[in-house]
Amino acid sequence: MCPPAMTLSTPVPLAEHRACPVTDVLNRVGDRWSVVVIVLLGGKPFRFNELHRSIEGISQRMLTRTLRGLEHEGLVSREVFPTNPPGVEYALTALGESLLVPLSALARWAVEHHGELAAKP
Amino acid sequence: MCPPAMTLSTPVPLAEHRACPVTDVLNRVGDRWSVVVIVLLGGKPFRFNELHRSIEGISQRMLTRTLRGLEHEGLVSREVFPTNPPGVEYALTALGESLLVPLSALARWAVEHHGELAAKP
DNA sequence: CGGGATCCTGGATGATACTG
DNA sequence: CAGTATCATCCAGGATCCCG
Repeated sequence: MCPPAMTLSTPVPLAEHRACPVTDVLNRVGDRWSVVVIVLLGGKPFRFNELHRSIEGISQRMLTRTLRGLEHEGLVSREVFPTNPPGVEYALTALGESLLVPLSALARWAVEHHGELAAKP
Repeated sequence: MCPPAMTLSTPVPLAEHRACPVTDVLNRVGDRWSVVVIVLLGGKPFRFNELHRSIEGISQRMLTRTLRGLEHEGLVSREVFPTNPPGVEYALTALGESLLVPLSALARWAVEHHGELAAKP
């Protein structure tokens, strides 16, 4: 691989696999929570605690860190409303929305072939 | 989410996000080496050390573990040739090949939008 | 050649408590 | 409400040595 066609038949030097866009994207989004957050925000904007309640098992800390990461990468936007009490709304950026597409392809595969993967103990 | 359409607008109960196929697939393949191995094997079958040489930075241990994992999940096949010295050939299964497709979609996104992501220090 | 076994470390994550 | 700070934990992953 990698660019432009990781599809097949490329002998692959791989001198710097870390520089590979695919690996790069996976390193950013392949963590435990990012995809879940992106998918949720794909539906509608969320407030912080609203997200916190929607994602079972995530800690406040990790939600913060995940959002900060996605925000820093330009996938998620953060808007503060100086109301009382203050509210913060998170949403996908255009870039984030575009990522939703290939993610959906993967999701489709996951749903379709889920049963074919060996069961996990 | 998750099934069948994680695309958008789903309120998402998420009671068991671990059980979500998408999260599940990501947990299996979202590690540091699996995708690289899958993509390489997508081109042609590989011998162990051939893979080891092709993937810069991977340790023998992790290559072994990654292959074992993928094999156990049914994505990769392992065939031993009782030659001298013995040879072992790894290849994608049909399931593995099918995963290559959505992976390519993600790859395409990665290549296209790679520059738009905030640079990493 | 193709691994297995062991030891060890850093980074990712969780739990808990506190705050503007 | 939306975080920050701190401490504790866990495990992926690397290094190394050994073996059939």
